[in-house]
Amino acid sequence: MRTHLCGDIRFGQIGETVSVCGWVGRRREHGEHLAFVDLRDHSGIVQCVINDDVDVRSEYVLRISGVVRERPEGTVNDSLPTGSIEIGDCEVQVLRVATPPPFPIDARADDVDENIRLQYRYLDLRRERMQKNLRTRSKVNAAVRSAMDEQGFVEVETPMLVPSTPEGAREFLVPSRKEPGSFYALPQSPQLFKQLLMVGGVDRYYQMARCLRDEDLRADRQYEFMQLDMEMSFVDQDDVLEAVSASVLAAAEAATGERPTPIEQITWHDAMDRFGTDKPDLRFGMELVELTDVFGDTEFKAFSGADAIKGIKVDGGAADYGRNQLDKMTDRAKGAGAKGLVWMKVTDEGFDSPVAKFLSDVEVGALKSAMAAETGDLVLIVADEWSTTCEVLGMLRNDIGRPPVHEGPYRYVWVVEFPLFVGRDKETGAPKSGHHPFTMPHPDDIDKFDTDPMAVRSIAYDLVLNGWELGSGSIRIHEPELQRKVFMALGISDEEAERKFGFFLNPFEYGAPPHGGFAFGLDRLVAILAGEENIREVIAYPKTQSGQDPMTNSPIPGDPKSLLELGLKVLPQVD
RNA sequence: GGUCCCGUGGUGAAGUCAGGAGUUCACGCCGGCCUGUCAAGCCGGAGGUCGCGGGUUCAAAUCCCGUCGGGACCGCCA
Repeated sequence: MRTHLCGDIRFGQIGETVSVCGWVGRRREHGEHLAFVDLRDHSGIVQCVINDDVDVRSEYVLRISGVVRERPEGTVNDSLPTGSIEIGDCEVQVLRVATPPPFPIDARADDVDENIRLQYRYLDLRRERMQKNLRTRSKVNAAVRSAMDEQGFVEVETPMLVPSTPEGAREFLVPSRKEPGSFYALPQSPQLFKQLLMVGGVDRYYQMARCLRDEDLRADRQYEFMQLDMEMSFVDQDDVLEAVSASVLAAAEAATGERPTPIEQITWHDAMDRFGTDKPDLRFGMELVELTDVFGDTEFKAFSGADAIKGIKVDGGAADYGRNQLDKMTDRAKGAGAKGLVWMKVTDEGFDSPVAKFLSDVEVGALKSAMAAETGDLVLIVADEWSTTCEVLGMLRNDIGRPPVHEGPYRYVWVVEFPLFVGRDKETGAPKSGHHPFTMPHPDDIDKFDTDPMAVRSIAYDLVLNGWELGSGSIRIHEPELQRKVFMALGISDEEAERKFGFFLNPFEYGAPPHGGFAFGLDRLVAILAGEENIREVIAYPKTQSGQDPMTNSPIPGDPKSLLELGLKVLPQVD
């Protein structure tokens, strides 16, 4: 039907008779005998000069045959790749007339209500931005597959209908018709299947796995999302990081055309200490400064006796933040668990701050020098438990300094040595797993299990890109003794372990190799590489924050006949 | 479950704080003119349940209450 794509025609085709197909973008009519039509396909647009009187309107689908020619002097359009040529002597074939679209099929639709864009997603997808995003995603997928294949990984598909598991994210349930009252779950990840593949001798597994979690949606979260899921046998942490790095960097290069720098590493403790988060955005500084010693003997009640005192400095921020904003910042700090937030504006004399009068001259001097603060800077200080101090300042650091997603370099970082346990169960008081209960404890910390369980590190690691958590993984426990020890610390009895995880752990008895793995979110990676703040922009048919699809109107009420067949009865809504 | 922002012809916005006739701007759409435009230009026209419901008022897009929808965030996401 066509000989060329619209956006591909260049000077080299001058004189050739070509046929192109696409949609009518903008048209400029000058009466019956001259009209310019921008014909658009996924590759771009090309100007067609039409001298006949044909009725051609927005988004009509056309096949145009004509001769490529140089544009007359003075009519070249430098803003188009095809701007120095045009197609003349056009024969126009209308393949399909079209109703005017509800919004312009160009960059102006970026401002259109997202609900409308999703309702007419097929029109939204015609736009250059969405075409680019879909193609970036495709390239990333292809690069990841190829990188995994080159490293000897075997792509294995795991089931979508799986048993419900007690731990982790809320699952989507699928009723069984053959066994009314019984349900499958949709997988929140292929975790157990991939570990059993290791028992099965696959050695190196990967999958572009669709994962489903029935948790509330966010800019970086959808009910269904894609992970590069992988698992390796007979490896240590470095082997896994190397394999994942190769894949991620290949994907990044495929998407951006630039080879990223090698991925750096930071321990979880350092990440918290310096950036106040386990997913630090390394594109900007504003690191947390240790101030505990500065106020070691302070008379100021809010500081004295605090477990950890830290501060961040906003260069030249004194003038940018008024009382109102500082109050809001304080509220946010309190909302995040801090007892309060101390702000200090640096002046020539000292500090302008509600608490300045409580500080001695020595403290003021030491603070200034520790923060390297200069006149006009804003200093924010939190004094609290170490983790609260770090987390609150980390949040403020992001609020204040974090650049938009499309800005700055790509800063990949491995966060390693995550704690094995995070927080405690509200009811039982037992520690909770940071990653999952099958994560290998750090060998140097085994002796702390009884004395200081919360200090036990694990062989678990996250991959972070510009402040987004791309994914996480761990070396798994493959020995029963160690697994029992971890279950004990988690307050899980042998009976409970057998009941909850027996189907998963019993196969290990037949010879589980040492193994470990990783999974990273492809949607997030693609979004960042495409410069999008929101993963919905890199998903062809995403759902809204309330889990609806405005195009198909799903979810829809169950058909009574189907419900009957499945043995289901819908109860009235209870408030 | 919670906090905040948004909802006005097909699209985007202004009007809302401080109530006074569905008012305005841009794009799009329809018709006319136009042989070198490129967000073409000029002339004319059509198009609205101001998300929905209730309340206050002589009078509500505007104030109040509720509700629905969208978005950002917190909780949640082993």
